[in-house]
Amino acid sequence: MREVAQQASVSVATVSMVLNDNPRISKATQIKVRRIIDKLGYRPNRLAQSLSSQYTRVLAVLLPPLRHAFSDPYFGELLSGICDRADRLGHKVMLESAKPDFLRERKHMELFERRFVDGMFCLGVNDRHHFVKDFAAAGFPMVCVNNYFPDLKLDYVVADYRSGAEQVMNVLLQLGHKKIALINGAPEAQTARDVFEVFSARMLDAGLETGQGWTADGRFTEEGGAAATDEIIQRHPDVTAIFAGNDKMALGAMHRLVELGRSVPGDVSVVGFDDIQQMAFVNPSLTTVHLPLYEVGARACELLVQRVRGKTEKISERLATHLVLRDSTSIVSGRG
Amino acid sequence: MREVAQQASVSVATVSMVLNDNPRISKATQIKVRRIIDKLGYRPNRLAQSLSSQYTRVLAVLLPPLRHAFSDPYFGELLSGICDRADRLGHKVMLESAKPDFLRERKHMELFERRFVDGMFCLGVNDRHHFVKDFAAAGFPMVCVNNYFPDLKLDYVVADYRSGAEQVMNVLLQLGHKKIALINGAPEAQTARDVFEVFSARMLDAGLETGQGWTADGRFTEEGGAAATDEIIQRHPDVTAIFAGNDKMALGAMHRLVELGRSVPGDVSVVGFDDIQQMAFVNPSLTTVHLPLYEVGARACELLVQRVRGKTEKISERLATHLVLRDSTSIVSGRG
DNA sequence: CTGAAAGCGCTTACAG
DNA sequence: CTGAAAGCGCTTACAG
Repeated sequence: MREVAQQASVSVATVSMVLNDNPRISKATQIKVRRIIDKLGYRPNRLAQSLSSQYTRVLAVLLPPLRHAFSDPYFGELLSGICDRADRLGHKVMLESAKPDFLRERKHMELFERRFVDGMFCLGVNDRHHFVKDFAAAGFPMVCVNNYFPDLKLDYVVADYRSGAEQVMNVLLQLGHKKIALINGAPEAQTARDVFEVFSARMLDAGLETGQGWTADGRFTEEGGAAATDEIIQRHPDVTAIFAGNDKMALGAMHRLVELGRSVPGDVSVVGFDDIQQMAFVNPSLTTVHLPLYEVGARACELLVQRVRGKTEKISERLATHLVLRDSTSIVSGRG
Repeated sequence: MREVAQQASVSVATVSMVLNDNPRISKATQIKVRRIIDKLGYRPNRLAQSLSSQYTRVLAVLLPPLRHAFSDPYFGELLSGICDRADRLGHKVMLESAKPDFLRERKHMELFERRFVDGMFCLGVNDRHHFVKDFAAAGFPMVCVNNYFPDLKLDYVVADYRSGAEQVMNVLLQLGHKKIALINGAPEAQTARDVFEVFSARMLDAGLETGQGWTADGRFTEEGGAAATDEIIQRHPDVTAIFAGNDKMALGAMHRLVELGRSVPGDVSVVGFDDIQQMAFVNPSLTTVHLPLYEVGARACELLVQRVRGKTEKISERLATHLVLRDSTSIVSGRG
């Protein structure tokens, strides 16, 4: 920078202002200085910039410490939306995993205190993650991505799970199903509770049997979905439809059903939730609820950047979902 | 830091040395200063640290600009290994996408020049990505993850594709298959060429028909795998086994085969490559080659950190692979 | 419209 | 074993 200033016969302050498009600089010196910058191939040191300006222009993404979190298309789509938008807004994205040690050592706070980042996204958090309150308390910008806490004043962007669940129930009931089971994800997630509530309300409305044995926890994994299917089939061998809280559990359910000699959708219809890309290519292709995960991530990024820039009102948004009808659902079979 | 120094009645230089475990500091002052640090909850500003020390302790991961790169389990596993190891080695990980604009504006170089990062991982690069040479030329630490360039002096860590392909050919030939087709990924990737070469050599050895029509490019995607399957079936309706260069193409192939009324593995056996987690849960579960992607990522991270710390020899490693036999392969059927 | 100077919060020779 | 001082490379009031 000193060299640029020297060659352009201006001060370093002027070079800095040119770099930051400060309107106080005249057109002429703008051009003169820029020419020297290009000639010398000068690149401002962003450590020095951040140290002076108090902005790092870096955002952290906190992922849950699951074995396959990084290779989970669900998180991947959210991440993809976040990264694309961050790039467009001139921000970098840093990855963090919320391991027990990480939280115990308060590293999520250190990220701010030590000036690694300006803001943070929390993915896959739920009621058990008490650390989310720390951000609000310390006043650090944070937005929850695709989950929310009705009782806390936190920024969030979510897909509309309730409406998605309504659509699933609509189609299953229209297809004539009366023996419907729910494989739900972790009940500590508000969105999972939303799905459960809609399911229960609609079953009650329709005068159908529900309660014990008609719901099983699938822990959001393929293995969990398979195990939950075992439970359900044991309690209710006459089940004709299974509604899974995410696509991975739906995949596990379909796999187990076939192993148990039941055809999908011939004997049992299966519906998922998320619409991760591969589900169009499994056999049979999966009927599911499309969540605009990429958009949720992108929107969350916009809100976080606003927060970082000083916006103070609480921000929250709920994005629309829609059903994708494929081959894993059909009209209820004769024996159903 | 000044306040810590004041309260501990030492200089800021001493506080700095305590923080960096400088052996020149006596045990007594170590303890005294640490106590004050804890008491005040002091956290060093890492921007200032990096500005002075010339180390950012940040590594960048460059992903290919594919629509679903972030939600692709293949990249996810690599990323997972990288992040876990980076964390253990005290480094942060930053995400970048190699979009055309990104490269045109030489942002991959800017990341170093502007001191965003100390080193970089390149994932999903191939012969068409001429930018990889820039790192070597500029002397910036970079390691290629799970691909390599025999003609360039670049650091890399890869899975052993040749050995994996050998194992696939062994099992298919042992099962009696004689009409075997290959759906290969992009031929601009050296690893894809490795697979192709092993396939061709083994077919030749076995005196089996190969060449035109027995190989199709599946572009590493589900859609590509489905399209390649169409081509193959059209040219060779009597095919009894399809070897796909990755699991996504294998999934696309299985899906299309079923649509075409062929049973897997009854009529056609299918083998994948990668062993991404979901493939154990599709119907039928997929026989595939397990690549130690997590370990490849982790190892690449270790090598990159060594490079950053000044190691100068060229570093490269090849990690073992093994076949995972599941339900998508069987002994050749009567008509085969 | 531009410059000189202080400051951001550290680390690192150099003295002692 | 410890301190005073220079330096890392920027930005930002403050003068003019």
